[in-house]
This record gives sequence, structure tokens and C-alpha cells, in this order.
Amino acid sequence: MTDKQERILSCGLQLFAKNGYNATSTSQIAKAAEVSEGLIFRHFKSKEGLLHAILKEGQQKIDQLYANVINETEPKSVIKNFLQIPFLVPQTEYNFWKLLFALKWELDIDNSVNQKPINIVLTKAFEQLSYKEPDLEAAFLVNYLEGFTSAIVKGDGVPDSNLNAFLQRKYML
Amino acid sequence: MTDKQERILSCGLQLFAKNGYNATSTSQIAKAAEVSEGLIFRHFKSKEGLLHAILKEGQQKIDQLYANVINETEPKSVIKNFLQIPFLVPQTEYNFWKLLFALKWELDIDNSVNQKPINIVLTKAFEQLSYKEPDLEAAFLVNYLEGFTSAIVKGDGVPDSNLNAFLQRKYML
DNA sequence: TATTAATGAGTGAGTAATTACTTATTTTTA
DNA sequence: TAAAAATAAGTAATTACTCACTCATTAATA
Repeated sequence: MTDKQERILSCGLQLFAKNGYNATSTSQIAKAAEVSEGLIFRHFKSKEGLLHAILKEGQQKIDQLYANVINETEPKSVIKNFLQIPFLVPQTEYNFWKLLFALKWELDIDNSVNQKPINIVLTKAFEQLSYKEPDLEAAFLVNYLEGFTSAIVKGDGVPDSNLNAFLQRKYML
Repeated sequence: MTDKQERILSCGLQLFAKNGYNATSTSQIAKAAEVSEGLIFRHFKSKEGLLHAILKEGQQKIDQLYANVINETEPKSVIKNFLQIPFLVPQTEYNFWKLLFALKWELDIDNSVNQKPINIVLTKAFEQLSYKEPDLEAAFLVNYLEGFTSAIVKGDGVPDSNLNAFLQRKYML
């Protein structure tokens, strides 16, 4: 991975996140990365190739984030860690999350593959805590977190921890 | 409002919702509406002008949807009606909601203007029901509904009423 | 009432600029 | 010195938008 290659990835992420995939041209990326436009196509074949390279790089970070939930065994900690997810994202990675949310609508790139195992683990946790309808409890929280994450990534400020503290009380975590 | 004018609005909404604003060209819209491309600019001045005309037309439907919550006085009904919102959207209007969600990321057109009064009314409802932290209860549900609505509009199927029934039990509505 | 003037809807053929991408060539590196 | 990295200068296609024009209907005038 050369220096210019990294700059293309970085500037590509930045511009895609800020202005959207379709509204960002390869010439803009080249100019921002101080690189000839042709180099983008030499390294990534196409504009879409560049996008997927960017996504692949970020996927590791997502997996790492979800690992705290999936690898946890104690049911209360599963729920607690799940609700903590948005607070574990460093602000430097907000661009990547912004891009993910946008792509869900702009193209049909859906990242919900990772959400199925989360849902299962979460359901199991509520089950162990003797909740009457564990699957619906899980679905409820998953939808909440989607909305919450969307809001903080959109506003790109530090997430409000009051709501999280409130939920920890509510669910006695 | 002439027939062709209506066709431009309708096809514009359809294509913007399906493929995104930036990925839809005015020539595509003209072809779909069986209209000369120039007519779009005669009536709506610009591509962005067309977009805003489409949004203005749909805004009424949103206001109508939220009215059931804001005009309600009985606190339990406020919460109940709020949670009902996604089920009141006819499938014929899914395109419009899809467009709203996409625009939130693609351009910076935010529709959260309407959400502030909802939040206030919802907080007041929890207050009247003697919840200890009504503002956080409201924020929790607002985030949930954002995630839930996003999911059903994205999957454009009929929303699952199980989750809603579950919440009505949970909050004793 | 007959004629003229004015208006708005609609079209088709343009425009310059930008798009994603290619190719031939040069520079850098191992 | 051979291979890889990088560039400059292209390409055809598409973009949002404009222009000059026709046609039909309505309003004003003689």
C-alpha cells in the first residue's frame, strides 16, 4: 500500500461521506488526494472498485465493535454492551458510518448482515433474564439503536450519555 | 396544474426515490413522463426546483400524519397514536418516505422540524403518566420509531404489528 | 363582431461542462 | 534494468440547462 494509494482511500471516504457517492466525481477525489485521476483506476479499476475498497477497510472496525456484544456471555452485559456501541465509535470514524447510512439509501448496499447474529444474541440474553417476549424486546432495542446511531452520526456530535444511563436503569443492567 | 406537469412530478418522485436524486437525470424523468426535457425547466426552473415541488406536495401528508399525535389530549392516546404512525402510511406513499430518508443523507434536507413538537407532546404525556424521566422516555421512543420506520420503508413491506402490540402491552396503552 | 395582441404550454435541437474511464508515455523503485 | 507507480492527454457519453420556435387559448381593441 503506497502513500498515494492511502491518500486516495482517505479522500475518497471523506468526499463520499460528505457529498454522497454519486455526487462525488473521480476527478474531485484525485484533486483532493493530489494525485492524477488515472491512478485511481490503475489501483481500484473503477469508481465502484474504490468504494468497495473503502468499505472493506472499514468492515474490520465494524466487526471489532460488534465483537464485544457477540463474545459476551453474561446476559446483562450483552445488553449493556449493545447499548454502548455508539459510544465506542471514535469521532474519526464518523465519516465511515455516515457513508454506510447514506449507501443504504443511495445504492442498495445493506450492512444488515452483521445485525442478524446480534439480534440472536440479544434475544438469548433477554430469554436468560426471563423476559416474556425476548424476541420482541430484542427487536425493540435494535430499532432504537438504529435510530439513535443515525441521529448522532448525522449530527456528528458526541452522543448524549444521559439516554444511555437512563436505559441502564430501566433495564437494570 | 396540467396533466404533463403532474406526470413530471409523479415520475420525478418515483425515480428520485428509486435511484436517488443525484443518480436521476432530467432526461430520464422526461422520458418516463413522456414529455420534452425542456418542459421540466419551464415549469420548475431547475432540477432542484422540481425536487422542492415534489417535497412541498408531500409535506401536507406528513402534517396530517403527525396531527393525530399533536391534537390528542389523553396522554396514553398520545403515545399510542405516536407508535401507530408507521401503520398509517399507505403503501402508495412509501416512495415519498423513501425519498425523505435518502435526502437526509444525500443532500442536507432535514425534516426534523416536525419532530420537535412531537417530542414536546410526547414528553408531556409521559409526565402526566407520572413517569420519573419523561424527557428521556420520549427520546427513547422517538429514536425507536426512527429506526422502525426506516426499516419498514427500506424493506417496503407491510410493517410487523407484533412489535407494536408488544409495546402497547409494555406501556399499558 | 371580426381582428389583433398577448399569454402560457410545449417542443426539438442545441450548448458548454463534466462524467467515468483509457492509452501512451514517463518516472520511480527494487 | 525490469517492473511497478504515476502521469498527461486524451475518449465518447452524459449532464443540467438554454434557445428559438410553434400552437392553442384568452383578452383587448376597432
